[in-house]
Amino acid sequence: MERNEGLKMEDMFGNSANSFPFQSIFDFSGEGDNNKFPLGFMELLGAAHDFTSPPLFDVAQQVPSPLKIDSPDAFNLPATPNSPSVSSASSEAVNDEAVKVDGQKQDQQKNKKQLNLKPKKTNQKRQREPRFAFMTKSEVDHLEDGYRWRKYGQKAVKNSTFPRSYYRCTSTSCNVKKRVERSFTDPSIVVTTYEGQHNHPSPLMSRPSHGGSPLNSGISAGAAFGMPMQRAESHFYHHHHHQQVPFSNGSSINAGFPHDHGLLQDIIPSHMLKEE
DNA sequence: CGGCTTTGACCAGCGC
DNA sequence: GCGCTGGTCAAAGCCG
Repeated sequence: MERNEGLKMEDMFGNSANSFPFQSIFDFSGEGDNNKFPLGFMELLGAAHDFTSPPLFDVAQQVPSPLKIDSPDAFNLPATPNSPSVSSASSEAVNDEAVKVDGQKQDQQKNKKQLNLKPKKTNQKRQREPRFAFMTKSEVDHLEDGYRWRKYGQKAVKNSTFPRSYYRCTSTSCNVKKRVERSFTDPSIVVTTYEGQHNHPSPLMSRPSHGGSPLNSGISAGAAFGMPMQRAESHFYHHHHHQQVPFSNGSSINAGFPHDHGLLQDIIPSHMLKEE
């Protein structure tokens, strides 16, 4: 049983050195490059390759209003969760380069890391793939997102009683990784962080299963993005809203949705929403 | 038997 | 320089 009910956006990276104004990133004021939203997102995940499919845009339609991207990092904007499951997202696009040469850098990292355990130090700092994270209210840690993932590690993280799990896309040439952890403040919320871009179609998209056409399953859309797509049909239209989620570090994220229809309240205590 | 998970160990980056 | 923490590897075990 997998159930996701709410989504919110949050900045999981508020502590990182690359924190940036989330408001600017998730400003859905409705003007600007409407197309950037879906495309940027797809690019981020590598979904934009050659397998763009209608469902992707179908998803975009779920979004109340187009994203306005004013940040330089905008292109990696995680758009809104295409699915009801996705409650919030935050992009940690550090730089364009990371996106352009993602694969190469990944390989470099690997080589630097344990492929040669010898203390060969290079001066290169660890380059990170553009990342984005979102929170999902779910009972299960590992959300179905249309791609196949293999768990390669689990670590207890500081300031959290819940371990963080590390997953890697099982596709051989795909370097996408994701981390999954439960919110320390609300154990019912799963925080998923994607890193990298898929360079292949979702395996599940090509499968005629999942009860129905991809257009309706929600999985299809999410799959393209590599985002968790739980089949939450009934909540589908309920979970994207403008929301600011306060974090433990005191920061908050502005999901940028024009209005809040109250779904947020399902996930976030009303008092939290008022705090701004 | 292949694929996946678990888990301890290792390494790099960062702050003090 | 040292310790802490996050991230990854890889051997071992599990499961279908």
